Amino acid sequence: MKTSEKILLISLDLFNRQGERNTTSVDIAHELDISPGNLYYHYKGKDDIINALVDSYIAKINAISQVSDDHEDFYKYLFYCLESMHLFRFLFQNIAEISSQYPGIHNKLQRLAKFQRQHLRKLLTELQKNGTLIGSSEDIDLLLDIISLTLFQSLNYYQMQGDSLTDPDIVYRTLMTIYFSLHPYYREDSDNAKIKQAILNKSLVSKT
Amino acid sequence: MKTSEKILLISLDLFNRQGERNTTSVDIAHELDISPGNLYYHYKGKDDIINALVDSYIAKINAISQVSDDHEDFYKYLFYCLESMHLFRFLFQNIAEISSQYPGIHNKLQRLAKFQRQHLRKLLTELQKNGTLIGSSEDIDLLLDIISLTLFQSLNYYQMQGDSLTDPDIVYRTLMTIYFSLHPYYREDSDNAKIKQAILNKSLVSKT
DNA sequence: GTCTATATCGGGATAGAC
DNA sequence: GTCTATCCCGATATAGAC
Repeated sequence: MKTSEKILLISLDLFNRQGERNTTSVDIAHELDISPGNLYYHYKGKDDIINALVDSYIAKINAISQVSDDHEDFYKYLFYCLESMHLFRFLFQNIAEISSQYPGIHNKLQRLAKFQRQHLRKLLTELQKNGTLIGSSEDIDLLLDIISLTLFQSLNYYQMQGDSLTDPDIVYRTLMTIYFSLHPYYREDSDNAKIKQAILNKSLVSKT
Repeated sequence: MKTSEKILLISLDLFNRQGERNTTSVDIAHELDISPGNLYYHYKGKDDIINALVDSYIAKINAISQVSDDHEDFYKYLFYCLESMHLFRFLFQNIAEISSQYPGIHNKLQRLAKFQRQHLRKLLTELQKNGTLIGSSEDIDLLLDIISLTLFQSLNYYQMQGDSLTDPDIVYRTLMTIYFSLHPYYREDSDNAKIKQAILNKSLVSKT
């Protein structure tokens, strides 16, 4: 593997483990057993590394937004988003200060979040139209708010409570919360029980 | 007003406006038109200031947890909590990194959050017992999760979206979200419409 | 209590040899 | 591509005069 790729992987790991703020360029170089000078040969600095990571995250999210729109896909979309957000969780833990420190990132991530929200609205509206969900379009809007909030902030919330974030299965906990929010709006004869079971079994998507 | 108090007020304002990370001791001194040396006479350093602010926040939350438990008090409690959290919002914007930088704060805030959660559970259970809310105790647990998540993370979420946090009325937006989460669980003849109207009118508590 | 001046320290960044 | 050595700068913190 090329050094420049290794730098990204190790940086991501360190940022997630100890926070971006507490991770210096020297830390990264040391963890990789290379010299700081070498690191600066590959990336102009920490901001360069972070920008590369952000671009990689954005590419991931964009890639998984190519789904059709049946019911299961709604949760699959959430699952894949959460999986990626978990992988890049350092970005969301202190997005405010990262944004102010590294200009340009804020807008990128904000645009992406807006896009994700719109995608979710599309999926929700589809579920409403085909009768899986019952509710006015105002209800859908408010549901969308709660779902977005849960999607983007649940990892922070778990961390605030002191829960470990190392296990990627934590995303199922978020999915369960979202399922519960939607629960009152499912039509009686919908297939929501199947979804609930898949979440509980952590078998929403086949593990690779 | 004593200098030591002025330091706390200005620090809080700067932390909220530009982030704790981007605010140096010199910034604080400069904003107050005092010398950095003077600032260090009153506080050993930034960590000392932040600890004082945290203690002040904790005292505020503890003070407002002395309420009885009728329905309105549930939202009033949320309102006062949100108001305080808005006042000290810098603490929640990057709680992870602040915690790792200033040891001791993490545990304090975590304990407090746990206490707030328990208080909410008590209020919710009361509403369930007196029939205002319908739902199993499992439902109450899951509702509590969503409400806590919304309570502690909504400000972050708004900021991520790029919404301004300067207007304290933003807490009503959070209250509306929480109301909507509870909405399906209200008994038909409960007084929830009154609450909804109070939130919409931003008249839940009389302004002082 | 408050100031000025200064010491210290750590992270970011570069130059130049290999 | 990688290393060593070094510079630079900004933030923290202290000393001592007023």
